[in-house]
Amino acid sequence: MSALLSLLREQIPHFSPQEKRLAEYVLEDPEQVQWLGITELAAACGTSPATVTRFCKSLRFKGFPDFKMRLIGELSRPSEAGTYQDIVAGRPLKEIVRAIEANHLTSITDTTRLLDLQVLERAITALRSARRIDLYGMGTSSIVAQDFYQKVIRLGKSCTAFADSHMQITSASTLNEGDVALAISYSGETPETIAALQCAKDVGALTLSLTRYGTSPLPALADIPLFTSSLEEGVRRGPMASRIAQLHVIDILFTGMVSEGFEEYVPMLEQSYHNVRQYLNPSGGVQS
Amino acid sequence: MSALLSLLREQIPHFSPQEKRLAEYVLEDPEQVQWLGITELAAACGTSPATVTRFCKSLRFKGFPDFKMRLIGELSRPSEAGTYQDIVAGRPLKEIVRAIEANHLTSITDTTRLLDLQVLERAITALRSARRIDLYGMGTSSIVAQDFYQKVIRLGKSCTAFADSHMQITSASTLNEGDVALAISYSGETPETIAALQCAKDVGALTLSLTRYGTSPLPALADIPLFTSSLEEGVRRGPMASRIAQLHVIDILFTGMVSEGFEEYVPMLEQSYHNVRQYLNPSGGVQS
DNA sequence: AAATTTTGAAAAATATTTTCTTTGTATCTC
DNA sequence: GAGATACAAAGAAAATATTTTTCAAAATTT
Repeated sequence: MSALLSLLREQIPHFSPQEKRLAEYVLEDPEQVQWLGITELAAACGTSPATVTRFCKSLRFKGFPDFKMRLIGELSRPSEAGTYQDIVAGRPLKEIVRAIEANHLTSITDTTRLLDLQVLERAITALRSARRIDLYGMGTSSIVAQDFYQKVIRLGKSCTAFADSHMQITSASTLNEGDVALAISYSGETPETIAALQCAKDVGALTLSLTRYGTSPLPALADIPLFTSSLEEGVRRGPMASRIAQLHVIDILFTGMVSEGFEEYVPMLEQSYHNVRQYLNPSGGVQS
Repeated sequence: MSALLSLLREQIPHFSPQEKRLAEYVLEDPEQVQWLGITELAAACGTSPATVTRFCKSLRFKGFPDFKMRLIGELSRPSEAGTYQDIVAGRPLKEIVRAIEANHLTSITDTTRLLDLQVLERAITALRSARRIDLYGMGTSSIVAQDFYQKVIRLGKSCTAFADSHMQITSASTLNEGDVALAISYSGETPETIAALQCAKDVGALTLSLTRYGTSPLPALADIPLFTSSLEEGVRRGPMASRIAQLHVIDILFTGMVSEGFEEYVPMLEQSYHNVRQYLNPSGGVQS
């Protein structure tokens, strides 16, 4: 099942009656939709065009044509690749390897396709010009925050990435205008992370979020919402593909920052790299 | 090259001057077209909307929207993993995104190809039957260790993943036979990580390593050496693809462990997932 | 009962296609 | 070879189709 259709199915419980009918109609026969205009689709679902546009917008598409475009994009893909594989009991190792590879590859390509370059550009500029960057995230998202932290620090930029949710809020409350807070959460619903970002917003910091695609509290709170693809993965069994997708976005943000400020940043990166080994191991060569 | 783009290129000789400009523009940057309306595309090619519709019709499409739809359909095939791309100064964001995507995809496919299923199987069995698991790694590899730690803990298995190299050795020295130590380092040459694994080996623990493919001190020390693909990446500027590859292997190890011990482990995973939200947020629903 | 959300009808805005006209080129006639 | 005719190419603008927004009514919740 494609990422978009999974999203649709997942979100059904959150939809209003008419939106639910739309989602069900699309899930029933997605191929069909590409031949329909907004008016025809509305008629087929016994609703109005207005509802269809709103439906598309609520899914964060630019409008009905954008929705249709993405849907076609996903449908016209060969079925095997790009389909999330669940991992179940006692399968041969070879199959597990293949399934995980497929999931990670799908996660990366889907996430890339979802990226909005304009929004990304804004995020990069914001991060680059931030006086200080705060990172929030719990569990696996905390790992991703740590990763970004390690990168940003090497640029000589103030940054925090506390694992402790109390410390995250404590840190958030010391932000000012000109500072940036980035909250990471796959679901976009982690209460601790929302609290920290809300606090950052209240004290006047610019807020960014990195969540799965769709509507959830975190992106609603963010000035600049960023998204990863929303896979139907067994989150309970460990969010693996989603974490890869988050790191993918992090890498793009970081590389974007470095690329924009190349002259300034690259010497710092090289320097930090050399200093680690030089100070730790004055005699030996350079390692990592 | 997709069928539509090939068609376009083939037909160029038969096109009128303005049509040729259109075809060349589309061939130049097909991705771009999806964001343009007929008027914008016409303007971009210095021609009129009327010419664009005629152009589409002459290619036997129903009109411009139909043309765009087919084009998008063909373009959204999964991106291909290719060769490693270096990321340099001031390149447009779009190219950065494409380069990072390519690197991550390559990293995953190459690493998968390098995996030796027999060795992997041994590693999984060792980890599963380990009384305790110690993880070592510095810098980015420490992040990967943390990630594995978070996963293993949920299986109810003893595990440590200290970031501090002194603590890693301290922990290593308390291992016994029947315990497993996994050392992670992209280069395989990080002195602190080598030291910790050496200590673990000396006290009788089974030693595993996860490094880039090739010969280096760490895999030489390991009873079971695991490898990621070895990319020519600017490690100084941040090991991004290599960390993705490491996580990829970690995911395979973890999933392998869970799959082998499905009956035992899955209830624990489910339980830990539910408990997090149940105890933190007794009233509300389940989130992550 | 008041406030909020959901919804559709209709108006407005936007996008695409068609019509009509101009322009330039090739072909024909004397 | 000059001029007339035919025809293809291309754009301006009108016509059409499509999508989005606005606004008011209905349903739902507080």
